[in-house]
Amino acid sequence: MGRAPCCDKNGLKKGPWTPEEDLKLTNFIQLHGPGNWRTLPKNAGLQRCGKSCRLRWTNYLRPDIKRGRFSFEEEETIIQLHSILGNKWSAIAARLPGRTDNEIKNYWNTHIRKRLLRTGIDPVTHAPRLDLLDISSIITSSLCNNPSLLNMSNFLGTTQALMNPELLKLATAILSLKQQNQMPFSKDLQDQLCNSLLLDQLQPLQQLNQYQQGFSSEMITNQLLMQANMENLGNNSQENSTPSSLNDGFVSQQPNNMYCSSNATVPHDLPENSNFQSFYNSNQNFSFDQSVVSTPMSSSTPLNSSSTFINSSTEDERESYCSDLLKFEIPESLDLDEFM
DNA sequence: AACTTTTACAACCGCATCATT
DNA sequence: AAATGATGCGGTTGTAAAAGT
Repeated sequence: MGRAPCCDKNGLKKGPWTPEEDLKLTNFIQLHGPGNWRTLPKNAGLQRCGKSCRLRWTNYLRPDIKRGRFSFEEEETIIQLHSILGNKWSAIAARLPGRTDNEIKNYWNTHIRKRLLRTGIDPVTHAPRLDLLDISSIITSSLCNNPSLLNMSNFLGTTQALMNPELLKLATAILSLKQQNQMPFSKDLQDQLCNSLLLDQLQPLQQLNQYQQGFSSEMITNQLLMQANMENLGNNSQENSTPSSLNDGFVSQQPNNMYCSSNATVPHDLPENSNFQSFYNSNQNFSFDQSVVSTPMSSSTPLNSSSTFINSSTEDERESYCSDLLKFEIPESLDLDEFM
Protein backbone atom coordinates (compact mmCIF):
# COMPACT_ATOMS: atom_id res chain seq x y z
CA MET A 1 0.00 0.00 0.00
CA GLY A 2 1.28 3.40 -0.87
CA ARG A 3 1.74 5.99 1.74
CA ALA A 4 1.80 9.56 0.63
CA PRO A 5 3.23 12.24 2.89
CA CYS A 6 0.56 13.77 5.04
CA CYS A 7 1.17 17.14 3.55
CA ASP A 8 3.56 19.26 1.68
CA LYS A 9 6.05 20.35 4.29
CA ASN A 10 7.36 23.27 2.29
CA GLY A 11 6.52 26.56 3.84
CA LEU A 12 4.48 25.01 6.61
CA LYS A 13 5.10 26.00 10.17
CA LYS A 14 6.19 23.55 12.83
CA GLY A 15 6.71 23.77 16.54
CA PRO A 16 4.66 25.33 19.29
CA TRP A 17 1.35 26.88 18.42
CA THR A 18 0.77 30.56 19.01
CA PRO A 19 -2.42 31.86 20.62
CA GLU A 20 -3.36 33.38 17.27
CA GLU A 21 -3.10 30.03 15.55
CA ASP A 22 -5.10 28.40 18.32
CA LEU A 23 -7.78 31.02 17.89
CA LYS A 24 -7.95 30.53 14.14
CA LEU A 25 -8.20 26.77 14.49
CA THR A 26 -10.77 26.92 17.25
CA ASN A 27 -12.92 29.45 15.46
CA PHE A 28 -12.83 27.51 12.23
CA ILE A 29 -13.75 24.20 13.82
CA GLN A 30 -16.51 25.77 15.87
CA LEU A 31 -17.97 27.20 12.69
CA HIS A 32 -17.42 24.36 10.26
CA GLY A 33 -16.46 21.33 12.28
CA PRO A 34 -13.19 19.52 11.73
CA GLY A 35 -14.19 18.03 8.38
CA ASN A 36 -11.23 17.21 6.20
CA TRP A 37 -8.02 17.77 8.10
CA ARG A 38 -6.00 18.01 4.93
CA THR A 39 -7.91 20.98 3.61
CA LEU A 40 -8.65 22.55 6.96
CA PRO A 41 -5.44 24.52 7.46
CA LYS A 42 -5.81 26.25 4.11
CA ASN A 43 -9.43 27.06 4.73
CA ALA A 44 -8.68 28.27 8.23
CA GLY A 45 -5.77 30.39 7.08
CA LEU A 46 -3.15 28.39 8.91
CA GLN A 47 0.35 27.64 7.73
CA ARG A 48 0.22 24.19 9.25
CA CYS A 49 -0.28 20.68 7.96
CA GLY A 50 -3.54 18.95 8.64
CA LYS A 51 -1.94 16.48 10.91
CA SER A 52 -0.56 19.20 13.11
CA CYS A 53 -3.99 20.83 13.27
CA ARG A 54 -5.65 17.57 14.17
CA LEU A 55 -3.18 16.91 16.96
CA ARG A 56 -3.49 20.41 18.30
CA TRP A 57 -7.24 20.14 18.33
CA THR A 58 -7.56 16.63 19.75
CA ASN A 59 -4.82 16.99 22.33
CA TYR A 60 -5.21 20.56 23.44
CA LEU A 61 -7.97 22.74 22.06
CA ARG A 62 -10.93 20.39 22.18
CA PRO A 63 -13.43 21.89 24.62
CA ASP A 64 -14.13 18.66 26.46
CA ILE A 65 -10.57 18.17 27.55
CA LYS A 66 -10.07 18.09 31.26
CA ARG A 67 -6.89 19.88 32.08
CA GLY A 68 -4.90 19.88 35.28
CA ARG A 69 -3.55 17.32 37.63
CA PHE A 70 -4.66 13.73 37.42
CA SER A 71 -6.80 12.69 40.34
CA PHE A 72 -5.76 9.81 42.51
CA GLU A 73 -8.53 7.70 41.09
CA GLU A 74 -7.59 8.52 37.54
CA GLU A 75 -4.08 7.45 38.28
CA GLU A 76 -5.20 4.22 39.86
CA THR A 77 -7.41 3.59 36.88
CA ILE A 78 -4.58 4.17 34.45
CA ILE A 79 -2.38 1.70 36.28
CA GLN A 80 -5.05 -0.96 36.35
CA LEU A 81 -5.99 -0.46 32.73
CA HIS A 82 -2.38 -0.48 31.69
CA SER A 83 -1.86 -3.77 33.44
CA ILE A 84 -4.52 -5.20 31.17
CA LEU A 85 -4.23 -3.20 27.97
CA GLY A 86 -0.54 -2.35 27.91
CA ASN A 87 0.48 0.74 25.97
CA LYS A 88 -2.90 1.08 24.32
CA TRP A 89 -3.10 4.70 25.27
CA SER A 90 -6.13 5.45 23.19
CA ALA A 91 -7.99 2.54 24.73
CA ILE A 92 -7.05 3.77 28.17
CA ALA A 93 -8.01 7.32 27.27
CA ALA A 94 -11.40 6.10 26.09
CA ARG A 95 -12.12 5.12 29.66
CA LEU A 96 -10.94 8.36 31.18
CA PRO A 97 -13.32 11.11 30.14
CA GLY A 98 -11.61 14.35 29.26
CA ARG A 99 -8.14 12.89 29.07
CA THR A 100 -6.25 12.36 25.83
CA ASP A 101 -4.08 9.44 24.93
CA ASN A 102 -1.11 11.77 24.61
CA GLU A 103 -1.68 13.20 28.06
CA ILE A 104 -2.03 9.78 29.62
CA LYS A 105 1.04 8.53 27.82
CA ASN A 106 3.06 11.49 29.04
CA TYR A 107 1.79 11.12 32.56
CA TRP A 108 2.63 7.46 32.52
CA ASN A 109 6.15 8.05 31.34
CA THR A 110 6.90 10.92 33.67
CA HIS A 111 5.11 9.89 36.84
CA ILE A 112 3.54 6.50 37.08
CA ARG A 113 6.26 4.51 35.43
CA LYS A 114 8.88 5.97 37.72
CA ARG A 115 6.78 5.42 40.78
CA LEU A 116 6.20 1.80 39.92
CA LEU A 117 9.90 1.31 39.43
CA ARG A 118 10.62 2.92 42.77
CA THR A 119 8.18 0.59 44.45
CA GLY A 120 9.70 -2.45 42.83
CA ILE A 121 7.08 -3.03 40.18
CA ASP A 122 7.89 -3.67 36.58
CA PRO A 123 5.85 -1.07 34.67
CA VAL A 124 5.55 -3.40 31.72
CA THR A 125 4.43 -6.59 33.41
CA HIS A 126 3.07 -5.00 36.58
CA ALA A 127 4.70 -7.75 38.54
CA PRO A 128 7.34 -7.36 41.21
CA ARG A 129 10.66 -6.75 39.56
CA LEU A 130 12.26 -10.05 40.43
CA ASP A 131 14.02 -9.81 37.12
CA LEU A 132 16.25 -7.28 38.77
CA LEU A 133 17.75 -9.93 40.86
CA ASP A 134 18.67 -13.30 39.59
CA ILE A 135 17.34 -14.16 42.93
CA SER A 136 15.82 -17.53 42.23
CA SER A 137 19.16 -19.09 41.59
CA ILE A 138 20.51 -17.54 44.73
CA ILE A 139 17.62 -18.79 46.76
CA THR A 140 17.69 -22.20 45.17
CA SER A 141 21.29 -22.61 45.95
CA SER A 142 21.15 -21.22 49.39
CA LEU A 143 18.12 -23.26 50.36
CA CYS A 144 19.78 -26.42 49.25
CA ASN A 145 23.07 -25.64 50.81
CA ASN A 146 21.85 -24.15 53.99
CA PRO A 147 18.61 -25.51 55.46
CA SER A 148 18.67 -22.88 58.15
CA LEU A 149 17.52 -20.47 55.47
CA LEU A 150 14.15 -22.12 55.64
CA ASN A 151 13.62 -20.02 58.68
CA MET A 152 11.45 -17.34 57.19
CA SER A 153 12.93 -14.33 58.86
CA ASN A 154 16.37 -15.36 57.79
CA PHE A 155 15.11 -15.96 54.33
CA LEU A 156 13.45 -12.63 53.99
CA GLY A 157 16.27 -10.81 55.65
CA THR A 158 18.67 -12.36 53.26
CA THR A 159 16.49 -11.41 50.36
CA GLN A 160 16.47 -7.83 51.46
CA ALA A 161 20.17 -7.78 52.16
CA LEU A 162 20.75 -8.96 48.65
CA MET A 163 19.27 -5.78 47.34
CA ASN A 164 22.77 -4.41 47.60
CA PRO A 165 23.55 -4.41 43.89
CA GLU A 166 27.25 -5.01 44.19
CA LEU A 167 26.82 -7.99 46.41
CA LEU A 168 24.05 -9.17 44.22
CA LYS A 169 26.19 -9.07 41.13
CA LEU A 170 28.95 -10.90 42.90
CA ALA A 171 26.62 -13.51 44.27
CA THR A 172 24.93 -14.15 40.96
CA ALA A 173 28.22 -14.33 39.14
CA ILE A 174 29.55 -16.85 41.59
CA LEU A 175 26.40 -18.89 41.54
CA SER A 176 26.31 -18.83 37.80
CA LEU A 177 29.80 -20.19 37.63
CA LYS A 178 28.95 -22.68 40.29
CA GLN A 179 25.92 -23.95 38.37
CA GLN A 180 28.01 -24.35 35.29
CA ASN A 181 30.69 -26.16 37.26
CA GLN A 182 33.15 -23.55 36.18
CA MET A 183 34.25 -22.45 39.61
CA PRO A 184 37.96 -22.62 40.03
CA PHE A 185 37.45 -23.64 43.63
CA SER A 186 36.69 -26.84 45.47
CA LYS A 187 33.06 -27.63 46.18
CA ASP A 188 33.54 -26.89 49.84
CA LEU A 189 34.96 -23.52 49.05
CA GLN A 190 32.17 -22.79 46.61
CA ASP A 191 29.51 -23.59 49.17
CA GLN A 192 31.31 -21.64 51.79
CA LEU A 193 31.58 -18.65 49.53
CA CYS A 194 27.92 -18.74 48.58
CA ASN A 195 26.76 -19.10 52.13
CA SER A 196 29.08 -16.42 53.27
CA LEU A 197 27.69 -14.05 50.75
CA LEU A 198 24.22 -14.86 51.78
CA LEU A 199 24.53 -14.99 55.49
CA ASP A 200 27.68 -13.79 57.06
CA GLN A 201 29.21 -10.97 55.14
CA LEU A 202 26.17 -9.09 53.97
CA GLN A 203 24.78 -5.99 55.57
CA PRO A 204 23.11 -6.50 58.92
CA LEU A 205 19.58 -7.67 58.46
CA GLN A 206 17.15 -4.85 58.52
CA GLN A 207 13.78 -4.61 60.12
CA LEU A 208 11.31 -6.54 58.05
CA ASN A 209 8.10 -4.87 59.03
CA GLN A 210 6.97 -4.48 55.48
CA TYR A 211 7.61 -8.08 54.70
CA GLN A 212 5.98 -9.48 57.77
CA GLN A 213 2.45 -8.38 57.15
CA GLY A 214 -0.16 -8.51 54.49
CA PHE A 215 -0.79 -10.84 51.63
CA SER A 216 1.62 -9.11 49.36
CA SER A 217 4.71 -10.23 51.16
CA GLU A 218 3.34 -13.72 51.07
CA MET A 219 2.68 -13.42 47.38
CA ILE A 220 6.21 -12.31 46.76
CA THR A 221 7.56 -15.05 48.92
CA ASN A 222 5.45 -17.56 47.12
CA GLN A 223 6.68 -16.40 43.80
CA LEU A 224 10.28 -16.55 44.94
CA LEU A 225 9.81 -20.01 46.33
CA MET A 226 7.94 -21.19 43.28
CA GLN A 227 10.74 -20.01 41.07
CA ALA A 228 13.27 -21.55 43.34
CA ASN A 229 11.44 -24.85 43.36
CA MET A 230 10.87 -24.85 39.62
CA GLU A 231 14.52 -24.26 39.01
CA ASN A 232 15.33 -26.91 41.51
CA LEU A 233 13.15 -29.42 39.72
CA GLY A 234 14.37 -28.49 36.31
CA ASN A 235 18.01 -28.00 36.88
CA ASN A 236 19.13 -30.13 39.70
CA SER A 237 17.32 -33.30 40.46
CA GLN A 238 20.06 -34.38 42.79
CA GLU A 239 19.59 -31.37 44.96
CA ASN A 240 15.86 -31.52 44.81
CA SER A 241 15.56 -32.21 48.45
CA THR A 242 13.63 -29.14 49.48
CA PRO A 243 11.40 -30.21 52.32
CA SER A 244 7.80 -30.69 51.32
CA SER A 245 6.76 -28.40 54.12
CA LEU A 246 8.11 -25.58 52.06
CA ASN A 247 5.64 -26.29 49.33
CA ASP A 248 2.83 -27.02 51.69
CA GLY A 249 3.23 -23.80 53.49
CA PHE A 250 3.80 -21.32 50.77
CA VAL A 251 3.29 -22.50 47.25
CA SER A 252 -0.43 -22.34 47.20
CA GLN A 253 -0.90 -19.24 45.13
CA GLN A 254 0.93 -17.89 42.15
CA PRO A 255 -0.21 -14.36 41.63
CA ASN A 256 1.25 -12.63 38.64
CA ASN A 257 -0.34 -9.33 39.20
CA MET A 258 -0.30 -7.37 42.39
CA TYR A 259 -3.31 -5.18 41.89
CA CYS A 260 -6.58 -5.92 43.43
CA SER A 261 -9.60 -3.98 44.31
CA SER A 262 -11.71 -4.37 47.37
CA ASN A 263 -15.02 -3.88 45.62
CA ALA A 264 -14.31 -6.33 42.94
CA THR A 265 -16.16 -7.56 39.94
CA VAL A 266 -14.94 -9.47 36.99
CA PRO A 267 -14.04 -8.16 33.57
CA HIS A 268 -15.54 -10.33 30.92
CA ASP A 269 -14.01 -9.08 27.76
CA LEU A 270 -10.41 -9.95 28.12
CA PRO A 271 -8.44 -11.86 25.58
CA GLU A 272 -8.03 -15.50 26.43
CA ASN A 273 -4.33 -15.28 26.51
CA SER A 274 -3.96 -12.03 28.33
CA ASN A 275 -1.87 -11.89 31.43
CA PHE A 276 -4.87 -10.78 33.29
CA GLN A 277 -6.90 -13.72 32.14
CA SER A 278 -4.35 -16.22 33.29
CA PHE A 279 -4.00 -14.35 36.50
CA TYR A 280 -7.70 -14.29 37.01
CA ASN A 281 -8.14 -17.94 36.19
CA SER A 282 -5.78 -18.94 38.91
CA ASN A 283 -6.90 -16.33 41.38
CA GLN A 284 -10.62 -16.17 41.30
CA ASN A 285 -10.72 -14.32 44.53
CA PHE A 286 -8.99 -11.39 42.89
CA SER A 287 -10.78 -9.22 40.48
CA PHE A 288 -11.30 -5.71 39.30
CA ASP A 289 -13.73 -2.97 39.81
CA GLN A 290 -16.26 -2.98 37.02
CA SER A 291 -16.10 0.75 36.86
CA VAL A 292 -12.50 0.46 35.96
CA VAL A 293 -12.62 -2.40 33.56
CA SER A 294 -15.62 -1.88 31.43
CA THR A 295 -16.42 -3.55 28.18
CA PRO A 296 -14.40 -1.84 25.48
CA MET A 297 -16.37 0.25 23.05
CA SER A 298 -19.61 -0.66 24.70
CA SER A 299 -19.56 1.48 27.76
CA SER A 300 -18.93 5.12 28.08
CA THR A 301 -19.84 5.32 31.70
CA PRO A 302 -17.58 7.84 33.35
CA LEU A 303 -15.20 6.16 35.66
CA ASN A 304 -15.39 8.81 38.26
CA SER A 305 -19.10 9.16 38.43
CA SER A 306 -19.63 7.81 41.90
CA SER A 307 -16.18 7.70 43.25
CA THR A 308 -14.34 9.54 45.89
CA PHE A 309 -11.62 11.72 44.53
CA ILE A 310 -8.46 12.42 46.39
CA ASN A 311 -7.41 15.31 44.33
CA SER A 312 -5.34 16.84 47.01
CA SER A 313 -3.10 13.88 47.43
CA THR A 314 0.54 14.60 47.00
CA GLU A 315 3.04 12.64 45.03
CA ASP A 316 4.39 11.18 48.24
CA GLU A 317 0.99 10.20 49.44
CA ARG A 318 0.34 8.44 46.17
CA GLU A 319 3.61 6.65 46.43
CA SER A 320 2.81 5.66 49.94
CA TYR A 321 -0.49 4.28 48.78
CA CYS A 322 1.22 2.39 46.05
CA SER A 323 3.65 0.91 48.52
CA ASP A 324 0.83 -0.06 50.81
CA LEU A 325 -0.81 -1.85 47.96
CA LEU A 326 2.31 -3.68 47.04
CA LYS A 327 4.19 -4.05 50.25
CA PHE A 328 7.34 -4.44 48.28
CA GLU A 329 9.97 -1.81 48.22
CA ILE A 330 13.41 -1.63 46.75
CA PRO A 331 15.80 0.11 49.07
CA GLU A 332 16.86 3.59 48.08
CA SER A 333 20.40 2.38 47.72
CA LEU A 334 19.47 0.26 44.74
CA ASP A 335 20.04 2.18 41.58
CA LEU A 336 17.02 1.31 39.50
CA ASP A 337 18.19 3.33 36.55
CA GLU A 338 20.93 0.84 36.09
CA PHE A 339 18.36 -1.78 35.24
CA MET A 340 16.16 0.30 33.00
C1' DA B 1 23.46 35.12 40.32
C1' DA B 2 24.96 31.98 36.90
C1' DC B 3 25.17 27.69 35.21
C1' DT B 4 23.81 22.80 34.82
C1' DT B 5 20.67 19.13 35.23
C1' DT B 6 16.16 17.29 35.55
C1' DT B 7 11.34 17.26 34.70
C1' DA B 8 7.11 17.78 32.24
C1' DC B 9 4.60 17.96 28.33
C1' DA B 10 3.46 19.67 23.64
C1' DA B 11 4.47 18.41 19.23
C1' DC B 12 6.43 15.65 15.67
C1' DC B 13 7.44 11.40 13.06
C1' DG B 14 6.60 7.21 10.95
C1' DC B 15 3.90 3.23 10.65
C1' DA B 16 -0.65 0.82 10.61
C1' DT B 17 -5.21 0.60 9.41
C1' DC B 18 -9.33 1.86 7.24
C1' DA B 19 -11.94 4.06 3.47
C1' DT B 20 -12.36 5.39 -1.10
C1' DT B 21 -11.45 5.30 -5.94
C1' DA C 1 -7.40 -6.25 -6.40
C1' DA C 2 -4.47 -2.53 -6.20
C1' DA C 3 -3.44 2.23 -5.48
C1' DT C 4 -4.15 6.23 -3.00
C1' DG C 5 -5.55 9.21 0.69
C1' DA C 6 -7.11 10.19 5.48
C1' DT C 7 -6.86 9.29 10.04
C1' DG C 8 -5.35 6.99 14.30
C1' DC C 9 -1.83 5.46 17.19
C1' DG C 10 2.44 4.86 19.82
C1' DG C 11 7.24 6.10 20.24
C1' DT C 12 10.33 9.78 20.38
C1' DT C 13 12.08 14.46 20.47
C1' DG C 14 12.46 19.40 21.57
C1' DT C 15 12.15 22.79 24.75
C1' DA C 16 10.52 25.70 28.55
C1' DA C 17 10.29 25.67 33.40
C1' DA C 18 11.82 24.05 37.73
C1' DA C 19 15.21 22.33 40.72
C1' DG C 20 19.81 21.69 42.08
C1' DT C 21 24.71 23.08 42.54
